[in-house]
Amino acid sequence: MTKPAAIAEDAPAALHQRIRTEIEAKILSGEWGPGFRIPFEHELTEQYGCSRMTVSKAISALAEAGLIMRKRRAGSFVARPKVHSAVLDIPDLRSEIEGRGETYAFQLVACTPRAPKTKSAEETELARGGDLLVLRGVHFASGRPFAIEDRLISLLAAPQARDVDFAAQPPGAWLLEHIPWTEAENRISALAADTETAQLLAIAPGTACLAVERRTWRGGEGVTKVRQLFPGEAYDLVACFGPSRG
Amino acid sequence: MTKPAAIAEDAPAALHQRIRTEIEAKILSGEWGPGFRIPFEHELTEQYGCSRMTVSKAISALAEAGLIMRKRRAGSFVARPKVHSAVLDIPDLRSEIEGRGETYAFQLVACTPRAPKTKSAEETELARGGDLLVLRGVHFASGRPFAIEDRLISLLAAPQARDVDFAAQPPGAWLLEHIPWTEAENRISALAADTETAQLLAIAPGTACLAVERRTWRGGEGVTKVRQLFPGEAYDLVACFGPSRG
DNA sequence: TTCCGATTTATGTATATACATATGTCTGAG
DNA sequence: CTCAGACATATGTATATACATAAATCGGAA
Repeated sequence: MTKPAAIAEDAPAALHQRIRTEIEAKILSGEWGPGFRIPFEHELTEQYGCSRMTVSKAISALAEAGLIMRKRRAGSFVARPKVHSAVLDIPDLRSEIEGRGETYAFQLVACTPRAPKTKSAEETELARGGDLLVLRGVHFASGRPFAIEDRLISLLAAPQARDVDFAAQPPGAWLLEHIPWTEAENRISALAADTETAQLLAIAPGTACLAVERRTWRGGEGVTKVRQLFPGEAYDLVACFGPSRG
Repeated sequence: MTKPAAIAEDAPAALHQRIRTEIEAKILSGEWGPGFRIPFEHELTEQYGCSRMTVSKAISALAEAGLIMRKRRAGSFVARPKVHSAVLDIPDLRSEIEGRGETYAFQLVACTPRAPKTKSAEETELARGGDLLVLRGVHFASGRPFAIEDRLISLLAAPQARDVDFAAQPPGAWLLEHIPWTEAENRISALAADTETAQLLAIAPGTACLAVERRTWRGGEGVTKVRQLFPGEAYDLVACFGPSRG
């Protein structure tokens, strides 16, 4: 009873922070896609009834966070998601491999849409009532199998995926291009290759493999879940951390 | 010839950015250690001969980046390195394990100072003319071996380490407390356990293990290199990424 | 002594203002 | 038509100012 409760539910007290949050929400929800020119400072100034310094502070913060690109005279634009701004990216395997001077190839093993298995909480959560696209493929580096990829794509989040030829373009690259993620979780573990895996990767059964399981979201809604298996000695994941920005 | 060359070598044009950089340098070099109270805004205002808004902008940026904690009335302080602010941390294993409700123990296997092997470029680079402290230990969760740790510590970067009892306090935790890192590189791979490893971890030889190799620096100078081996199925590394801050 | 409240002080937010700078756009000369 | 240069405009930086807010500190009452 000391004070009236906050007017809005979760409104940050500071105006510049509220502005920042609202713009961020528009970007993360996809409403303002990559390349979209966000309103000019003077427009936001009018909209929020505040000074330019305040909206500038909000937008500048988003720019530092990498969500927005600012250009004098032109305006401020939603940034195209730069994969490399994310730490530990495994960008897509193509550029990874070609960066080493090897040739890259992807072979699609299976690709079928289906309903999520009701038993799998993970699948039903990802599908959110829609269907899933279930994929399996093998990545090759200079002709040698390099990784197995098993992937689920939410057709609710990415309906266009149904009509894409993933034999021509690996799903990871396509997704990055069309449904960039905003949140991701990587889970890394080691396990021994079973017979089927070993056969696809052309290694001995029981060989130690690195398993990378990654789930991504866009504005809180699940987009895809992928599990990549690398023959142990063939691959190192490297992640570097440093202060603020380079 | 259009204009006189920039006065300073790499001075950012903007004053607030120069201030930010200079403070950042003091922190990263260790000159201003964790907990140090940086000068008040009005002092910096005087020092740089600029307005409070300008120094405030610089300090606020560092605060957002997590390098600094600000407290009203008290001042601004160099933040204690929050392990969890770093992505993919493997914080220290103790808190990791105790967080799961298991009991933690560390057993020191070996701990000797010695000169770097001249053959190993990695060791000589880390030592930078000084000696290295070479450690091996095993981490236990609820009495079961959980990870092997092989570590090198630069005694030039951490001379106090020579006199620490690492049987009482695992080196990772001690280092975090006393010589926090500012840059880090993680290298993750999978490999099969050899006989010695298998024995220490109480697993079958050939079991798939997760190997995490991490090197850390403080203001560009090498501090430590550690390699941790986890029995494959027993451990998952998890890393989450999202926009700006949570 | 202990505890509560007033005071002091550093940061937090916001405004109005000014000028600098980069860059689209438009215009006119050739 | 092409290109150079003038112009308009959105962002970038910085100042001076004002008031809000949290918290350390000091002073006095119990």
